[in-house]
Amino acid sequence: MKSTKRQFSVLKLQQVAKILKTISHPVKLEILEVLESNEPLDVSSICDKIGINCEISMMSHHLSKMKDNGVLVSEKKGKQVFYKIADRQLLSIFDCMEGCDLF
Amino acid sequence: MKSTKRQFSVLKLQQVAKILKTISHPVKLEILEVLESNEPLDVSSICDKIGINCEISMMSHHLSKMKDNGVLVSEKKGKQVFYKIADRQLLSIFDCMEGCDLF
DNA sequence: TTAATATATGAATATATATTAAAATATTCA
DNA sequence: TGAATATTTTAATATATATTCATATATTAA
Repeated sequence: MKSTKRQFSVLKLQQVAKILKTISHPVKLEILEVLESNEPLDVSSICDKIGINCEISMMSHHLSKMKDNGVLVSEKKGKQVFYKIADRQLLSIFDCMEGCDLF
Repeated sequence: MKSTKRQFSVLKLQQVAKILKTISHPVKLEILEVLESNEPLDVSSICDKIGINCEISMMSHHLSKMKDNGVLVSEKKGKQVFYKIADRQLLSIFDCMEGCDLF
């Protein structure tokens, strides 16, 4: 039996596209990966754990965008700002990509 | 028991980011959705089935990019070019997005 | 109040992407 | 061969994104 046809509305497709676009960047994916096993985490710590040379300002830009677009949430504690993943269900996208033969 | 930590290499993260970036657009997602239940399909038919006003030239641009980046494959038959999804496992990304509360 | 720390913001630049229109190519058919 | 059709390519433009640097803000501690 064939699975029933998907029917995302145009609005839904726009929303999905926006979320995917928001994370379609190596650093942003790595932020998710780091947070997956360490959240919540402050900006400097995220920067330290990222596997590339990381400027705090660049990290802040990435985090802001991910927060603005609903992928992350943050909470301020003293001088630090702690970020975590808004909906960990999003992480299943990694499983999805692991299963793909596109690489 | 905690699931073991993910460890994508920087290269893998770049590859995943590239695939995600390639489909992070409402029209491109809709192309996948249309092909999911109708592949292989020629360019004009895809254009017809897309829920927006679609210029054939725009569609060709989208399809070329998706093909160049490994998301679609194509086969020429006479005057027409038929496209299909390179790895249908990628479609599970829709399930993943359906399950998210980010919208 | 001042200094130190953590983070955010804004501006400048470079690069990538999307859209449209016009022209080019390839295939089939009369 | 020449017209009709399907698709691609190129160029032009507009818009979005990433990166870096300099500066600003907020919090804490001396």
